[in-house]
Formats: sequence, structure tokens, C-alpha cells
Amino acid sequence: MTPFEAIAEPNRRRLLELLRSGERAAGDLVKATGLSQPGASKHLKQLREAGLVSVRAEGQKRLYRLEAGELAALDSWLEQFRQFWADRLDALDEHMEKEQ
Amino acid sequence: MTPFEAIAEPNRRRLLELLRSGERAAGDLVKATGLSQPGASKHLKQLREAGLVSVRAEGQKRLYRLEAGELAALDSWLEQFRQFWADRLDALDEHMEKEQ
DNA sequence: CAGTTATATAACGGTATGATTATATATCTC
DNA sequence: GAGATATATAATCATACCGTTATATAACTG
Repeated sequence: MTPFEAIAEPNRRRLLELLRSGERAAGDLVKATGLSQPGASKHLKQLREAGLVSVRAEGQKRLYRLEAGELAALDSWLEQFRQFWADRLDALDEHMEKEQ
Repeated sequence: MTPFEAIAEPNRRRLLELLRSGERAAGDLVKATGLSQPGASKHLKQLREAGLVSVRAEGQKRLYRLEAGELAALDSWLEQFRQFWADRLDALDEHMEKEQ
């Protein structure tokens, strides 16, 4: 699964957001998201396959954490459009001001 | 279709990239991508539904263009992770330097 | 208006996706 | 070692998605 496909799913985006504050156990993420245990486990697997998160075992728990690399890759794809929308939104601002 | 789902598909990303340089006719995009005519048409429809592009008719042609708003929205979702990965990648750099 | 060009839509098939239920695996505790 | 806890995997089902072929719609051209 590509990072693009991984973030297409709302629950997976939510998982990533939850991991922003640091490592969390799978069961913790189950509770926080309201997903079923197998559901969360599968989504986490896909995030892992996309390189967006990593896991380490601690006792019987699995601790997930965000991985910066692929997130940055997503950002760098968007980069090529950044100048474009900055220009467009600036133009819109100017237009609004003229209207007033 | 959400913008997240829209950019999950490689051909749609390619369409967006092609539109970066300005308005282009649907038929032009068909040639540039190598997609079938109906295939391109459907992908363009989904990009439209995601708010990532808009169309206007000119004669028998349909001219597609990028729309800045939803692209910026994607970016703003990523924004919340930017500090995170900047920190992480900086840490990695430092680590590499120590290794040497 | 007949034919051609440009594009969209419909219909269909194969495959992937996400949710759910049941089961397996591994670790901890007594 | 027998439960109990934490997590992953398998099996199943319904639905969504993408590509393809065929057809419809609309605008130009002679």
C-alpha cells in the first residue's frame, strides 16, 4: 500500500493523528478510535506497509509510532503545487479587497 | 469523493501534475496520460467531485484546470505533522554526523 | 442536415477494500 | 501449566473501484 492510499481512509488518518503525540499501544488506539480490535490491527498493518508507522513489542503490547520519512514524501509531492495555490489564493485575496 | 481518495490513484495524481502548467482540454489529457478516453473522463469527474479541478466548455472542448482550495486543504492536514517530521529528520541528521 | 470530432455516461467484469466474527499466537500472572 | 490479556490472522460478505467496450450527447464542418 502506498502512503497515498494509506491516508485515503479516514480511520487511518485518525490513527496517524493519534500517534502524533508519541508512541501508543495498539489496544490504546482501539479504544481511542472506537474501531474493532481486528479492524484497528488491519489498518495499523496497512500503515506499517506504507511506511507511515513502525512497531516495537513491549511485553505483550505492541507500541506504534509515527515514521517521518513517508510523511515527508507525501509532503514533497504536494510541494510541486504549493507555488500554484499560493499564487491563486493571493489573487483571490486581492480580488476580495477590490470588491470591497 | 474526498481529496484524499482522489489523490490515492496514480493516474489522477498524474492528471493533477499535468494541469499544473495551466488549463488543458480533456482530449489533450487523454493523449498525455495514455488513459482511454472514458477512463480519463471518469477520473476527471472524480477530481471534479473532490473539488481539485474545475471545467469550462469552449466549443466542443472541455478545459480542465487545477483548483487551489482543496489542494491547500490537503496540505493543511499534513501541516500538523510537519513539526514532527522536521524534528525527527533533524535528529536523524545529527545521528548520521555523530556516526562519522 | 449528414458526418465528424470531443466528451460523457452506461453496462459489465474482475479485483480490492473495509467491516465483522471466529480463531490463532504470544505474553503475563497466579 | 491454566487462565487471562493483548494482538494478529483467517474467513466471509457486501460494496466500491478501475478498466474496457459500447453508446449517448453535443458542437463543429461541409
